[in-house]
Amino acid sequence: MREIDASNALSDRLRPVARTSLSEEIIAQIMDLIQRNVLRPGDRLPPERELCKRFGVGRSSLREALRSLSAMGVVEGRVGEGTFVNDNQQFVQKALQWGMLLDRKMVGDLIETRLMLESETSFWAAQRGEKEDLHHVEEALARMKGALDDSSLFLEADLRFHMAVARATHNTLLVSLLEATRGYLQEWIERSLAGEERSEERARLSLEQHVEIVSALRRGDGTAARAAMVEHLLSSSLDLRTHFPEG
Amino acid sequence: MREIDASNALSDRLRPVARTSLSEEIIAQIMDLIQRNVLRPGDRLPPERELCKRFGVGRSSLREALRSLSAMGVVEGRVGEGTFVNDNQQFVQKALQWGMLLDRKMVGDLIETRLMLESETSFWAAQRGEKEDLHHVEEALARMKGALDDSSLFLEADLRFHMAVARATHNTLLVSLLEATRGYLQEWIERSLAGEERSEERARLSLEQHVEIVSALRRGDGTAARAAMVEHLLSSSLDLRTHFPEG
DNA sequence: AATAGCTGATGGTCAGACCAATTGCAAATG
DNA sequence: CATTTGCAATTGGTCTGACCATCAGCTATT
Repeated sequence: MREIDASNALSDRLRPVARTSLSEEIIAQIMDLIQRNVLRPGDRLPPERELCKRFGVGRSSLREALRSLSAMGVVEGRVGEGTFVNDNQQFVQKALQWGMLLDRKMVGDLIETRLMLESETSFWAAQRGEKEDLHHVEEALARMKGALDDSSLFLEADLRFHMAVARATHNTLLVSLLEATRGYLQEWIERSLAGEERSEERARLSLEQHVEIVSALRRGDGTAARAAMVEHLLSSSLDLRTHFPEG
Repeated sequence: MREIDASNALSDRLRPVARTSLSEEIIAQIMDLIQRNVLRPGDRLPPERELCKRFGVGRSSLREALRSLSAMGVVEGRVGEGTFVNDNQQFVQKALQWGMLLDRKMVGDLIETRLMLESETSFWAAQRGEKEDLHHVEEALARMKGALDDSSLFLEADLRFHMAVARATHNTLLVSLLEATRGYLQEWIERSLAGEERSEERARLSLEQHVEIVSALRRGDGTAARAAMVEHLLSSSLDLRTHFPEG
């Protein structure tokens, strides 16, 4: 009888059979329903006890599936009401959130990565941004202009601006990455720049740079948009760097 | 009796109390143990029945927690053996995987994002790469050199090269993003370039470009490394683009 | 008409049972 | 003695039925 040896060429083709557990299967099915838009955000799933019958599984298996989906933010259970499909599928954010629980260093990595991305972001926003996207960017710019004397409000508008630019790329992942970082940073930035001298002066400079970006975006000039964004990022990160605890 | 009005300033301070469920609590605790390195990758958790006693919860709650961790790739259960902490915390990969199940468009976004990142990646690899990191990169280069006549082997070495560069940045997130995309793309790339004319010629060109990158990395010249990488990416993506189904 | 209280539905949790895969040891085998 | 076979314990996977807490909607009270 021929033995199957580990070094046999055949063994490379013997993939471990997919012993998918019941809950994994249920997860996949529900995911599929959401992806095919049969289940829409906000929809209520049938009660657990009924889903059990429909899937033909016990309640434990079903609940383990729903729990996993809930932990990933796909779905949300409310006692006495039911289980609902979450409105915003903040997958990447959730994952990065968990990841940062697991590995503190990831915060720094995320910030760094965002800086890498944001310049390219504005390039693609210029190439791809629709009229409506650009409108949102300009709206944010207007907010900034009207908040030159209120540091907190100005920073909020600033955040809106960058998020609007990201959305203009029509790249979901970029938006997610940006949202994930900015959320963490925003509060810290605000604290750092609050009660600063020359905060209005800084705001004016920042506004000028943003005007430049918008101008490039409006012309659809990706290269110029990128350049303007890089200049802005460099100057603002210099500002912030003076507040870093170390390094 | 004073009513609490929604527009009252007080209401802003009334945060909804965190009604964290048992399994969420368990998840947090286990995550914490992993982060504090009390639980190391490869370690085996105590049996479920014992964890129940230790946490003072029923088995369902415990299992819902373990299932969630398993779905996120933090932990892996093997029947008859136990539950183990996963070696590679492939958080981001898992998340993106799920995300792509949910939203097909994400695949494209991921590819695009990777292209944005990889040039910057080589910049930071040059700045930060340790001797050992560089060694791995050169190892991959040697493999490529030895596989000029085997398209499949060459592409595998190529993948190794880029992953090694990513790792040299010491930025976990970058590595994760790269791994997540390349895994999906690799098979397709291989199929596309297999049975091509001039495949060895293309390999030679690719090799030259990689040599250029390594040379810049060795000099610690980030700017040159980025330039070399951009050139490589542009030329190779041109090659691939001719094989795209559309656009 | 407004309120208080009841009732049923629903997610959250528990306990106990059985199954299937795996391991390790002991017995059987050569 | 070395090898194989087979049994028993362990462990994750699943099912069932039960109870609790919470919420929505209806009903009865005021």
